[in-house]
Amino acid sequence: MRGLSEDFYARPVLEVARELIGCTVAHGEAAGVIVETEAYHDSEPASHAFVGVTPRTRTLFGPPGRAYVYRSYGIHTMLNAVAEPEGVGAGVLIRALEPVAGIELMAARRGLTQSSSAQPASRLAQLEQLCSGPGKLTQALGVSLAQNASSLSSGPVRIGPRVRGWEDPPVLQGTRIGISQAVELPWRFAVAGCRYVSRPWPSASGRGGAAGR
DNA sequence: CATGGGATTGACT
DNA sequence: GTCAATCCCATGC
Repeated sequence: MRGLSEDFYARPVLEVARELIGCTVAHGEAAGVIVETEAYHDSEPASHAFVGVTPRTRTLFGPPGRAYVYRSYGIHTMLNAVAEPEGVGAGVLIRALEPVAGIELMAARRGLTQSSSAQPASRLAQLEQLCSGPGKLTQALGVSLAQNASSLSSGPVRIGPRVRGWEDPPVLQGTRIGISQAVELPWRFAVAGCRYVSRPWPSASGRGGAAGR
């Protein structure tokens, strides 16, 4: 797959976070469409880059279009796309995917058994939860810390443009999840009503279309 | 060099 | 709803 160019990422991080919705992430034969993202920027305290350039945040301040990969809670691996021009510490956390290729491989990596005798409803539920979280999708894709700072245009992990059927997805915007600072910023994006997202939409503006996961 | 805190998940009450 | 797992790294002495 041809990856998005560096120029795509060299823009305001909120723009990049919104436009990454509907794009495809691939690692080897495993791939999925991005359905949920969050933006982080060095100007706000929830961002790792808030503390400035350190060995950890070097990637975030580096060239756009690279992968920023880090370990969270000692267990989970998180995948971000570095955004904004070099010198600005910004990135987009990929939070959920709709699986599209290499599904058996991804299920195996997640420790799930692909039983063909299971009821269709149960198999669908399993598919919806295969990549429904930032730690889950890196496990399913096989992304590791070794991919930190690698190019998302030409490296092992790639992000390609929106394909047919995803030209103009309905995108909702809300507050980010799992942080304790700058919780009020509406820097989370997700496909409206999508069942592959990490958490049901916090329907603050009424009971919108987003049903449970 | 010691310490503390997570951009989470899954198991359990 | 609660809670532990477990490691990287920023910070402070």
